[in-house]
Amino acid sequence: MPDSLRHFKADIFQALAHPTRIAILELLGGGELSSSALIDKLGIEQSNLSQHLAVLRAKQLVTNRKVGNQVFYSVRDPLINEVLRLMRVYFQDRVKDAMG
Amino acid sequence: MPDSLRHFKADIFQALAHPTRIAILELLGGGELSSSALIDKLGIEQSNLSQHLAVLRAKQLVTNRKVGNQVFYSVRDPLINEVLRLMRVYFQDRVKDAMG
DNA sequence: ACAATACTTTCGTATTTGCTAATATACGAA
DNA sequence: TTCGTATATTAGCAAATACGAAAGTATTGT
Repeated sequence: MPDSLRHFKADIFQALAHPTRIAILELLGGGELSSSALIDKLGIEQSNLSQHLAVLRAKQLVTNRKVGNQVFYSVRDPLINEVLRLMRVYFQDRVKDAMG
Repeated sequence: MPDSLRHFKADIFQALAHPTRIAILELLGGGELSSSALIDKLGIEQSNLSQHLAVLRAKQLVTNRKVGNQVFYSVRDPLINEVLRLMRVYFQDRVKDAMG
């Protein structure tokens, strides 16, 4: 396994390593949404959302499409949602373990 | 999806978000290894490895077992290796895309 | 042209992370 | 108990991240 690939993976995980960005990707899992729709659902500052979207864009996890003066975001590769789904299963495993 | 769950996921992703820690988990995917074996394979400073292992321990991604004065590490839940495998597929998808 | 709306980027700052070097702890051998 | 090996922790510092506030860029409506 080349180091460059590990760097690539680490960068993706880094992009996923924030509750707000996870929330964004999960919301987009249901279909594309505009920035303003995301703001409404997440209840965070607009510039904050925009910064998180910039991180996701930089790592190519989302694509965006401009319509009028709105920007619609969507998840680029559904595999990312699969990763999030696996993580949910992982969480359930942990909870079960913790309960004995 | 409660915010606490997203925090939990984000913490796990944060732990995965480093090339060295990914390398550790991949190596441990083949079975348990001692710290010194990991140092040999990774070629990094001892204290550096120990710090990365501390991160993985803190997030419960690995378990350790002491034998004499050596410590053997292993991956706690194989689901983590599944996540890494998915990420490899994701990488292949990206490469294909980039090549058109 | 001007104002309003929808975003994005930049700035200042506080917090977190990662590394090396140094120190500490645990264990086995002599 | 003293020595050497294996591992963990701490300290100090540079770099990265995250947030709100402020400034910037498009685009639509009047």
